Amino acid sequence: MLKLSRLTDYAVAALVRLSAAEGVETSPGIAAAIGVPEPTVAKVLKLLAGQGLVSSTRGARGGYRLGRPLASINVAEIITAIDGPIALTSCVEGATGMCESQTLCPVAGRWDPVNAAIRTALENITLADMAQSSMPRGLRLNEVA
Amino acid sequence: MLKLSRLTDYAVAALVRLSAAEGVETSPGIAAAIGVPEPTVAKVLKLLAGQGLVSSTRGARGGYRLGRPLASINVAEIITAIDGPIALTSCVEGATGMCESQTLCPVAGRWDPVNAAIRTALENITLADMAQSSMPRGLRLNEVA
DNA sequence: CGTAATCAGGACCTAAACCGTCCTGTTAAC
DNA sequence: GTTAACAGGACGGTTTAGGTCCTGATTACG
Repeated sequence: MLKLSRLTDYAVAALVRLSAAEGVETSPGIAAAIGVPEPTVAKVLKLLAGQGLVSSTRGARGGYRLGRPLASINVAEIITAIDGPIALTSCVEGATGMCESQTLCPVAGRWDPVNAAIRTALENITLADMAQSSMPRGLRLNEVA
Repeated sequence: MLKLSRLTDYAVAALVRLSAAEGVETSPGIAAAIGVPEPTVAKVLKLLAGQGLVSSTRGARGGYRLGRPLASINVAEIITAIDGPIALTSCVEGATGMCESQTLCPVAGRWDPVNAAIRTALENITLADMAQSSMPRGLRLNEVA
């Protein structure tokens, strides 16, 4: 259904929350703030830390801190951090031998332009755009398209 | 993983095939042409027919015919026909009572601009664009973005 | 008029992916 | 030394999509 994973949703919530906190916040603290079970939030934060979107401090009184300002984080980065590279995974996945009927299949690498288009669209939306709940939809669209 | 369903892939293959056939072609015929099991192809074609992307003729010597030229069919239409409306289905799905912590959850309708951006990106790619296997990638991208 | 071919529409089952949890190890403050 | 927190991986339950099949309706052809 072209859906993104729920974890990505949590990631956005966590990042926005971290931005509001303006400092170090622990995983349990964030979990309580956004209303999501702690282990799940921890998992998301680990993934985000792996991509440098948040920086972590270990030990007591440690926690997570926003790696960059919201305006410089785009949606594509978050999705990539959580779900892996953005690709519509039809035949393109490098599945060896999966498509032995390549002579028949006329859809060889044809989704590539679609993938690219989606990627650029997502790269042009920053977390700062999503953070404003007022959401001036029509206006923002023209920036993207 | 932001992936689209495999059925959508089949749909594109079937439509391109129908365009090449330039006339009526049966469901088994298309299945053989694109190398996909017949029942699955039949399912896809029914979905496409429901949205008017292909027109069907029943009875013996019947079959499917392309509803419109490839250039006037965009990717968003196909995805919508197969997978339903394009929406990243986080909280937005109208799930009543699913998000009882709305006061906490700061991700209310925030994915809407993202959905819209993806939708417009997909609407700007036609099947004719996908049909050319040469795929001048960088050029086409600028048309979209 | 009957038979065969084809689409229409739904029900069903299997399989895979995701979500969420837990466990163990490492680091740093008190 | 103890406690609080992140790091990283492994595991099971649930959901969703993919694929198949069956029955009915429609039309060409003999």
